Amino acid sequence: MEDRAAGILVRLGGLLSEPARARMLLSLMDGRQRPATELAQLAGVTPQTASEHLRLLIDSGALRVLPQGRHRYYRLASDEWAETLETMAAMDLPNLPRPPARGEMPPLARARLCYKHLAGRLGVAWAETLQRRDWLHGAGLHLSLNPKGLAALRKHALLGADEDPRRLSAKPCLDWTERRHHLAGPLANLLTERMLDRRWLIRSRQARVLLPTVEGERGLRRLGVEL
Amino acid sequence: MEDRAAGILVRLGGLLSEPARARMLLSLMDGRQRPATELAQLAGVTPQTASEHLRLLIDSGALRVLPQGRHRYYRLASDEWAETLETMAAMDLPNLPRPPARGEMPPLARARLCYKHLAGRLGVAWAETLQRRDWLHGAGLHLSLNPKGLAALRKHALLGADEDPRRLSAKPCLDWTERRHHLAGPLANLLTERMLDRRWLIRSRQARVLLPTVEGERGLRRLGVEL
DNA sequence: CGAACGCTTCGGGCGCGGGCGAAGCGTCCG
DNA sequence: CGGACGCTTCGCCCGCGCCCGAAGCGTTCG
Repeated sequence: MEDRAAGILVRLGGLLSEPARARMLLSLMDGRQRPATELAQLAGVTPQTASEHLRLLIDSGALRVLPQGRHRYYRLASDEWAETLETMAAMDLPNLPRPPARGEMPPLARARLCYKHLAGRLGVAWAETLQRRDWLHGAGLHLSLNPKGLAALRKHALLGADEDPRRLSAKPCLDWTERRHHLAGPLANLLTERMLDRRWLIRSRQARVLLPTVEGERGLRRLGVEL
Repeated sequence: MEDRAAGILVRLGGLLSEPARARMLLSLMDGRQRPATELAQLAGVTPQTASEHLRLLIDSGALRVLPQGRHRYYRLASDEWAETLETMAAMDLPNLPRPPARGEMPPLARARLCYKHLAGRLGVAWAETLQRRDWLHGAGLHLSLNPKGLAALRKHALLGADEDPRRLSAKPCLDWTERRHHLAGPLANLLTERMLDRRWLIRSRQARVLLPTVEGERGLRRLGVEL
């Protein structure tokens, strides 16, 4: 039983202990899919080497692959992987390059995608707004939208009138840069998708990074999100 | 910025990718402290080798050491490490020895310590009871006891009249065996300590494992915990 | 005070795993 | 149909890190 736990830690650790693999996984944390060559370049290794790493990641269940013509597109396998990676990255180990990088906050820390949901300072602020305004049901672990929250989000057109996301669950996910929780799970994914659809947020060219539009800032402020 | 994240993943992964180190860390997940030789034997390596591993774990901030006479006692450095390890162990990787071990549930999965708080099936049931009976304040991420919960736990003598644990925070921690959340944080630590003090639970000889006493089962049932 | 003990440091052996060049395989395009 | 392209497989090299024997250091105890 504990042997099983040790086995998991060893295998999971082995995957991440290689810089090339860690970089590949992180670059896929925006939920996008990328061809093998791009991942190779991004990881700083030749395509042959990358191919080996990718095979290992597939075998371990971390990635899924979608062959399409002469390309093979790789993506993260699940929300679960994204959340575990975020949680691990939130550890603060001694003797690392720079603690928080004082001064101007890098875009990645402002707002980003954690797989399919919102993270970074904005993600944390968003989660705390939902909580503060008492729009969530279920103290603690299995969260969902209560009627009050449902009405509020519909009013601001983040949700359609026909859907009932009280059924969609959310759960806490430790934010890597803020070291506080934001929201993950189907509900968080849906709301993030809506914000992108409505162009409250747009994807930066830089992987994972999200940029709020003027309209988005206005909308979020109206919902009570403080930036 | 993302380099920093990659660095954390690589170093953290490197620590855990070695079976001896993973076993040492897991054996310390009960919050106890153990001398180097015991950890060596437990990890299946000689004392020299263990010493090297322990130095690395100290340097990485995972362990703290307490020299005492000719012994050096090692223990986990923080709650944060325990929670991250539990979260990682909750990943289900393909091709592992046995998925859940069907049939009789091993004691470790029934009730155990996750560092200083209650985990396992009982830990999850306990967390869900507090939630279901609406004894927690703060939907979601930063939890604490509300007046109702405070009164209930005082009535059952899990809390003294003089202390006000509304100030103590709790947060969700992913349970390795149940793959659902139990409660971590100062509040959870305090309540777990009380249960041990009052001999609702006793420590098994086996590391981490907790056993409910007859009195404990009665008390928990009175509080609404379903087993 | 000397021997046993607990633990660490040093030195050297060795295997595993990451690295790339070369080659192989399927796909797309002129 | 042939060549360019995207990717993987094969073969080999090489270095990092795990391992233990031997030795060193501080503590405890008779």
